[in-house]
Amino acid sequence: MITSDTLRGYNEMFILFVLLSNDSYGYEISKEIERVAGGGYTIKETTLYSAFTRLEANGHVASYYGDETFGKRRTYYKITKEGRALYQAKCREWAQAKTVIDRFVSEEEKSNGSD
Amino acid sequence: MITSDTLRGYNEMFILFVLLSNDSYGYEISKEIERVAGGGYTIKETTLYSAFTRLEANGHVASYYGDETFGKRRTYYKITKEGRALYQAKCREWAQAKTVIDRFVSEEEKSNGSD
DNA sequence: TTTATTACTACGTCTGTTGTAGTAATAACA
DNA sequence: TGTTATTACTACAACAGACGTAGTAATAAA
Repeated sequence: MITSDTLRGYNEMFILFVLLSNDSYGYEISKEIERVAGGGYTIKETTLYSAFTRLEANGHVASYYGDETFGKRRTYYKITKEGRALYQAKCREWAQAKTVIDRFVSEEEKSNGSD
Repeated sequence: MITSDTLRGYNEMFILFVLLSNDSYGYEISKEIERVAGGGYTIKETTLYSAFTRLEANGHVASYYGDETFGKRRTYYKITKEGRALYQAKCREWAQAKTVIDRFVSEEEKSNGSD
């Protein structure tokens, strides 16, 4: 299982990716991230909510209340135009990072194909 | 240019990769990282030295003094057996992380091929 | 003895992640 | 009416790797 530190900075991209399809809330987003990751990664609750706070403070997502009738009301998040731009920027940064890091994988490790 | 935060945790892998070929010291290692990265990344001096401290404390590298005759003596680093194991582990973790993160790149972004 | 050069070293700050714990709102139950 | 269960957050402090600013150590040349 991959640690979050490996993926530091990518949790925001994960959340934004989920919100590209439709508005969603905490629990649902975390389950969707788990599904998309293929079970290879689970975002921690606190990591998730602190990311929401940050994303909203920076205008990358907007929130509104749902009208649930059981338990506390859910906070739904919607991706903004700025959020879409951030997502795209993160994707491009990722493509570059991948290229760079790949250069530091030795030929021997490449042939041991752990992919 | 990629930021270090994107690559957080991978500086150690970069250093270990350089040391796989031969023992080396601060300045030389940083230049080699820059070369391997294809100019796409430069490790900061403080990041480099704090990584050395950590790697040595954890037994992943061993150090010895060079016998320079100009300026302060260089500290050379040599990768240990444990360091090689860490390098391999990092490479495998990387392969997994790559797979996971790639799943969060939308089809649209993939076709905009920024690779 | 001063200056230049190389090679570190100290120290404090920042940011995303995370553990532990607690709160808010509603429903079901006794 | 009071307690418990459930869902959904929220507060707060700690950690670790990165990194900026500045300073020190050792040597040679002027």
